[in-house]
Amino acid sequence: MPRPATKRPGDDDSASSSAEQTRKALVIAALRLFGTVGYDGASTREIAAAANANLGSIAYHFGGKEGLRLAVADYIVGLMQDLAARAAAASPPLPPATPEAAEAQLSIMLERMFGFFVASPQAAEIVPFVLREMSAPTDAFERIYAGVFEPLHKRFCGVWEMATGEPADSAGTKISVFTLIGQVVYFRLARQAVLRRMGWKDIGPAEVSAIASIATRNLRVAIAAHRSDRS
Amino acid sequence: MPRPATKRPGDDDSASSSAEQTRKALVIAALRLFGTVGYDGASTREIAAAANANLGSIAYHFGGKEGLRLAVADYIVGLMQDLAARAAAASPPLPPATPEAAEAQLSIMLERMFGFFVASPQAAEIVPFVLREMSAPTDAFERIYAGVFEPLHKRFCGVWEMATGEPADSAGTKISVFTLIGQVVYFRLARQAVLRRMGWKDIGPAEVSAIASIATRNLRVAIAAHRSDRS
DNA sequence: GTCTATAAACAGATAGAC
DNA sequence: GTCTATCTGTTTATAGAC
Repeated sequence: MPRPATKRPGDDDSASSSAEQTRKALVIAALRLFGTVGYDGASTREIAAAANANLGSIAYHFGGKEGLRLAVADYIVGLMQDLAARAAAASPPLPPATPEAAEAQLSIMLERMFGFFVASPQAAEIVPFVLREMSAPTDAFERIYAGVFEPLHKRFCGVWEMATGEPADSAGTKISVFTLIGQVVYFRLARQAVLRRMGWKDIGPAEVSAIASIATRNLRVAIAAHRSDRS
Repeated sequence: MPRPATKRPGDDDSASSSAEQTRKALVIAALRLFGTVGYDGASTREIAAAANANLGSIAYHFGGKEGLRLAVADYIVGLMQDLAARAAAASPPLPPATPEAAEAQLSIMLERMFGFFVASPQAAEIVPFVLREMSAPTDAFERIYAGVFEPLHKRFCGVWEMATGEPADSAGTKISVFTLIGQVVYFRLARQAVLRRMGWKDIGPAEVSAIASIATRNLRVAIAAHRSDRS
């Protein structure tokens, strides 16, 4: 009997059954291939081979290729939520009290986003997958939007309000946060163009740092401008 | 005998031969389908049907599906160059003399980019196509990079230098321009998420105007910050 | 649960009539 | 140049042995 539906990613690394290992390997291999060559570009045979699993196991565990897509979406949601929880544990969990503290926290959040979305190899698979799902909204997109996108955006908006005084649910705040996130994601998506134009061989820590310092500077002056508008 | 390779888009609308019409219809249909469902997701049969053409005509005119991909890339390059030429004809062709004029021109360029990339239906096909080509650099990407991406980016960098005094070929300038372009492109790519989060039904002129006003304001303060750094 | 074999549909490319 | 028919390989899904 095929398994229900949802499964958290990093729960049982050691004591997992062989079936769970197979299942997880398939999801990870699928994410990698979906991210690089796209859903249609990846065949179930390639995925099974990359996961060192059998072709039939996809049908068994996920019902078919479409079920695998949903499992990948759930995997991404779990992954990002783990990441968010770890980030929350590292920095002050409660909303910062002063605008200055909020501004500093926004900078940190922005830098972390660059670190993950641009530098992390995982993001090279996740970001293209998510954005492809977005262009033709499927059930997979619904889950990612509700599980990752909206919470992240809302969190940014909340800190933005603390920093600028602009209400978190105002159109202006939401748009400002979109421009913030858009910058970051773009450096992942247009990576090839960036590399060539910058004359870089790779976007490593040094390059990310150069990018992030400019972005955080822009963020700082943008906050100042928004803040002065309301004083 | 199959045709050479390159063909400009809007050259001969009236006096074009039937063959040219077929060829153009195929390219346009292919762009639409490649943009929406991806290269692998679009079958040659679908493309031919959408173009009201025959399946065999793809092989005849382009040698195969891969040739059609290149033709689409060339079509995009021609389209964007036409657009750039028209924009250049409308505004002062020569570099602006004062920093203030340069700043104003940057704002106009940014607004035009929002108008095209976010509001234009054509961009809904072009942007996803280009970004997909970018993730696995093919010959199609080479042509688009050289024909569209680099010229556009260089032009922005040149005006940026006029506005801020920061050298056009400096890393900082290039990165700043990337953040500028990235914002714009993101609103196209993440359109579904933006719509839902904003509670919008569509991103029309009013919404684009709201977005652009925030982006240009951010641009203005960013320029001011860069400029003061150098004084 | 895992694996193999196979079915049924579909892909892109091609040959040849018109 | 256009169009039809067909070839060849590949796709996903499935049935059934182990």
